[in-house]
Amino acid sequence: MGRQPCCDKVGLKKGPWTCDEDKKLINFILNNGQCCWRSLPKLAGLLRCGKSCRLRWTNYLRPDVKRGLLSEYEEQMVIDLHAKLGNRWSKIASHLPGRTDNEIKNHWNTHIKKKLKKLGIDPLTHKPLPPPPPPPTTDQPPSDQEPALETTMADQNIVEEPLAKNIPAEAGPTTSLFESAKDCTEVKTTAGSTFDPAGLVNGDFCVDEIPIIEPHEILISCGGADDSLLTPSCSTTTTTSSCSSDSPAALFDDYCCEMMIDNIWFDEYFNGLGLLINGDGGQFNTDNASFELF
DNA sequence: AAATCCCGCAACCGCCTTACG
DNA sequence: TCGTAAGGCGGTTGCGGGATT
Repeated sequence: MGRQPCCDKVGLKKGPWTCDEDKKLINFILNNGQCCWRSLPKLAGLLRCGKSCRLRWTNYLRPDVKRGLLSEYEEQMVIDLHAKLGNRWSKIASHLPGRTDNEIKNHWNTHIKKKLKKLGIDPLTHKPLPPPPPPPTTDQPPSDQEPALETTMADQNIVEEPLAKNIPAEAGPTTSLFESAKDCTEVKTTAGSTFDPAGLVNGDFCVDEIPIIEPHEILISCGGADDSLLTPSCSTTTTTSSCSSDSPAALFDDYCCEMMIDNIWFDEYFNGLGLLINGDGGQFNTDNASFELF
């Protein structure tokens, strides 16, 4: 007797999500929390598999998801963590606030792999690639590019040193790293302390040691420079109000006017977020484009 | 201008792990 | 302790859009 499918697949919709579906899903989660994913689609009025809903929420709709290209700093962190952890994307993602495993995995496959190869580093082993043979006319067979897989995890510690030499100056694993960390989603606490992601790179942090942020301590920052940060995938825009400014608050408004149907829905979204997390409300601070729970 | 190729990313699939009765 | 259900994870696929011919 085989395993039961995660859901009854007959009549279920697949493929890209529509704005309407997104709205239904968000509405439901904000009102009811992340209950059983299996029954969620039915309750939310969605013709989707529970898994699909979970994925859509965690990879895209979750309000703390940071979007847009990874910064130099984040990229370097991914490389370092990959050298230590291998393809454990979720573990890697847990070190990068606001980034999802799927996003990191995609970024690795599309960008970082190429970059490393350009730098002469094998993305699999993080060891230097053998120099290419002199005649450039013949194509290098892939098997030649991949050094033997005899590398062990223990070996990878040795690799980390030469790897660090390829870190761009602005992303060095010391103070400059921390400087560029400003591009990342900031996780602040009400006590005024700022979570220092640089510590992760220095190797003095493990996954289990990531500080647990109490719901009342969460500040969602919309990082100013990266305007792709909040770009929704929804192809159907529902409003056309004047969007476009450089301030984080305006960016956030852009996001809302594009994705969220209207301002009422926007308010409900974040008030509901408070409910979702701690049964309380919250407030969007337009000064610094952050959402504070209360 | 049209056709084709290539790339990036969202979403799916299937296996593994965990929780629970 | 075992069996089952649900969630989580990593690999893969396929579509859309931009680049190239």
